[in-house]
Amino acid sequence: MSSSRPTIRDVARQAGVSHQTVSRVINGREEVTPETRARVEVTIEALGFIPNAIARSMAQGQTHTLACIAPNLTDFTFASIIEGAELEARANGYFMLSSSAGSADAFRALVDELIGHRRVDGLVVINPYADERYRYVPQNFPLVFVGARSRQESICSVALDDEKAAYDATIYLLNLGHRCIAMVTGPMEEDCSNDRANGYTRALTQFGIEPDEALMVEGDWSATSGQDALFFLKEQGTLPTAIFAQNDRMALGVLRAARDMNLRIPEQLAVIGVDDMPLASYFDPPLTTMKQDMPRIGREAARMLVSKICGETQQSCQIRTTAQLIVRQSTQMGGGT
Amino acid sequence: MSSSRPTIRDVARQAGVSHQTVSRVINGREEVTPETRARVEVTIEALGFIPNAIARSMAQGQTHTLACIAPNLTDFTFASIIEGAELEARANGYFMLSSSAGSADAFRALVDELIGHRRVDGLVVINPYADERYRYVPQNFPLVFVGARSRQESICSVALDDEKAAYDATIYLLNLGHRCIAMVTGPMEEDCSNDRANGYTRALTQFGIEPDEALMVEGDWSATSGQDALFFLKEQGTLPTAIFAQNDRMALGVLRAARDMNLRIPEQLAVIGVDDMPLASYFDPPLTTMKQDMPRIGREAARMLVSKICGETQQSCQIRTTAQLIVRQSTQMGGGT
DNA sequence: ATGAAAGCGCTAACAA
DNA sequence: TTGTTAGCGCTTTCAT
Repeated sequence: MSSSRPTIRDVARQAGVSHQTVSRVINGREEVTPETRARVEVTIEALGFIPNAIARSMAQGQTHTLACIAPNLTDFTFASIIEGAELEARANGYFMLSSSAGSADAFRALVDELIGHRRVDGLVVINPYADERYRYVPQNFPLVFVGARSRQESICSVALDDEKAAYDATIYLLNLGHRCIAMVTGPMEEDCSNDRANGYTRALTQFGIEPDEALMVEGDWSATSGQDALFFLKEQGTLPTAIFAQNDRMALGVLRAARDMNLRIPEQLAVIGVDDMPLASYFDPPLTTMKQDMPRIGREAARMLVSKICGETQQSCQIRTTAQLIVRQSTQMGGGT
Repeated sequence: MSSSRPTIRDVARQAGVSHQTVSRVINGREEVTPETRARVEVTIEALGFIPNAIARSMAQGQTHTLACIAPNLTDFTFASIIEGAELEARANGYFMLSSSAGSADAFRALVDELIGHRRVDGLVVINPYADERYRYVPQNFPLVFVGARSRQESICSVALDDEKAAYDATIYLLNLGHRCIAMVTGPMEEDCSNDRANGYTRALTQFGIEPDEALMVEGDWSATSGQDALFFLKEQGTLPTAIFAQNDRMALGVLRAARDMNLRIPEQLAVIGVDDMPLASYFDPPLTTMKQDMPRIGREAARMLVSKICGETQQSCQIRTTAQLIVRQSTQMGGGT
């Protein structure tokens, strides 16, 4: 059939060698005479032969594909991690299937499909503790958690050092002279929120300040919840001089609420967030924040996963990245833009 | 080998039928006796058999996988489209490989890899005219362009009706009483920017206003370029009473510049954007915009691609979606939030 | 309705 | 170094 694409055997016939030799050539094996190799390569070129990845997967029992599952694909933190992971995967010869699973059930169905049918060699799970999804994680399968430190020793993970990021943010506010610092947290069932709360508390304590429950308000990561938090503090009569919001979106909500109550920022209220989301420098005023390196987290995760698949990696390892303070005008008049 | 996973033959042996019958059962063929089917199903359940997708792909010559390539995965417009496409693909029995290609060269390499090695059955290209990448698109292969109408009749596409969105935005400003309306465009080498410029011009003309070159400033979609545009208009001495920014990021830059020059919005300057990006309602003031339904665009693209693969679709079709006006306070004092 | 035989395109294991 | 023989796990074709 000259109509369909040439196979390894077509090349072999044309080059006057066995198909196995062709296989050796396309796999870059050393045990092929330079002359033979050259002849085969010329034929490959002439016929326009390109190996079929599926057939290769079939024979090797490896798909050279990874999957990355996140609660959604649009949140920029997830998207940045995915982009980093995808590039790293590709650099290592793997493709990446990125899927969103909005619920634990969707997650479970997806994992069953992916792993059960052997479509992928490894799995990256972003925000495994977003809900009960971590319970449905495959056993004895190459796996890496991202965005939350793993609660199980045996599962690899890559995540921000939340405690330290919060500690650094709070110390920064303390050094600025603030002594009444409130915090807007994420949902307290997430470890991440707790870790950040702990960092905040540790910093205060270190400065001899008793952490005050009245200054800690639970949010849900949304801008609206940040807005609500500041109104709540005001009504409660505990307006602080500074606020540590556990993410930038909530910090943005705080900025909005402050505007609504005519509080001048940073003079009357200093605000710091976490993430350094896109356009944070375009908020009014530009937002001081603890920047996370999401693409790097994604890259580390992909690299770790690949090395697990190749059997190079030890049982387990937990990577923690550090956030970097970006000073802008929401905390200091002369701050950067 | 009882250690590895059961195959179709293991099930066949156990159920006392041929492996072909098992194949028929798992493919839901009708030509199997209810009793036989039941027996096979019980065995499948008992053995925990799950068909291997790779082997199936191998035999059928179909991967049941699509690819989606965008300039990056983090821009929320791309991410939203991808999310929509991915969900729709999955609902149709396909998985989706999402990849970023930052340049035309990277794009070409990626396409060669994906199509050459037969890893996917179809391709979605987001923003094909971002650079020269559209030149490297595969021929005779299921393909859909997204985010820009196709310049070639033969290639399917799904995109916003840019001309109409811009027309509607401008008419809205005109109806508000504005007569001096500036526009910040995207890069003029993109069709999308041109289409939007045409819509703007058509609206003005309809109101008997001569479009003025001095009121049209070319940007690059970034907030910074929007900021620069307003400063440019001011220096040029052509400050308008309203601005139509071709996307929300540039509109945000305009808001920032207006703040810097102490222009009150919307009283002294009304601003409208396109997209309705996340948190647009949290800008200062909340941004009026022409909302695009990205997830829907993604879904339509995936659906179209699947039907092309299945051979159900005619030669070519171009879908155009419409934007929806979202009124907020950047154009009207009493506007929504 | 069911089964037997023959691949899909490649790699792995062994032989020469 | 090269070739031969078997699969990988499934579908397809053709008998029965």
